Amino acid sequence: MKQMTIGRLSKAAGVKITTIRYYESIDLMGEPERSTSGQRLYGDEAVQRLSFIRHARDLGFPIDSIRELIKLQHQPGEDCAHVDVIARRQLADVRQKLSQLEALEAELKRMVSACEGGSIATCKVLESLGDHEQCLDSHDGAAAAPKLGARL
Amino acid sequence: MKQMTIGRLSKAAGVKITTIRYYESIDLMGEPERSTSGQRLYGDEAVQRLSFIRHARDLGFPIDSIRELIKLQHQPGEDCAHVDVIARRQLADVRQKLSQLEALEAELKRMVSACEGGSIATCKVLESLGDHEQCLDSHDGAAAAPKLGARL
DNA sequence: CTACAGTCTACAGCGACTATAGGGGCAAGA
DNA sequence: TCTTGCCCCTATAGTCGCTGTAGACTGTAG
Repeated sequence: MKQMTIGRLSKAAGVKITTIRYYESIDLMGEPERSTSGQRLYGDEAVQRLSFIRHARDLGFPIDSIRELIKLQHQPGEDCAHVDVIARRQLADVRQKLSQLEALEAELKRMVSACEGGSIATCKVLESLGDHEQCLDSHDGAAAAPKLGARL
Repeated sequence: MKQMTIGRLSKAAGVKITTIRYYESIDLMGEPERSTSGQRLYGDEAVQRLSFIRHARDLGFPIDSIRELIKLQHQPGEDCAHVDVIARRQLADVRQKLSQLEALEAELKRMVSACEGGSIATCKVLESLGDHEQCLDSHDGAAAAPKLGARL
């Protein structure tokens, strides 16, 4: 089995070199072997693992979820219910963000289409932003929805 | 015109005290007057400004855009074309994120509904994640789409 | 007077990287 | 042999938009 350097792994898995090193630093990727001069050397299983991580990240799974998924992968006899929970949690998360973004899209569209190209003084966009009829979420309500804006 | 402390401003505008101080530190809010004991004292115009900022943030405008918008507000004679550009940019941004999230939603839904509750070894979810047919974005393409995940 | 709520500053932490600085290693061409 | 140029190394700081913490001080109600 021939080994590859970090650059080749990076190309093979589609993950930047710096990101691979970052994943190693947070123990998401294990420590690889090293050449005599200290360069990292990876085998093919590293490509698999990194591709898995990348795909999960592309889907918005947070690192901690990916960590859980990898741990579960190594227990093939177990029930996959836990995996399902993680995926459903992620789906729910995505759906919540979707609905928030849809509301944003609607308001922004409304704002932009109201603009008739006059001067700043009569600008409908600035007017809309200044109005504080809080149409999205009542910020002082208990258990407020998490502000769209963290990861993903 | 009576002044208010930071706590009252916070309630009036729906922005946390710490966030107000943060906005001051990044020069998004100007420095307020101070009482003899050093407490910040705000007038009503601070409520307006902060509400404007909050509304724009709720719509996902990055701080730098808000800074631009505020600067423009103070030039009422100017053409509002620049404002329109900023708003449209934000709308485009939101739409791009929407379409990415929709793709994610579809794939996650597919994954989750494929799960038949067997063991980890046959788990469809893990299988999907392991497959690296990169169905979303080709990571090595030039000028890749910004990874859904930064702000907003 | 005593609670207790509100305010102050300064700094560290979040997530998931990205960028920079400053150096070493290694093969091919002049 | 030397140089060019790319790859790799470590360590640290920066990104964005806040949030949390620590420790001290102030203002007010009972």
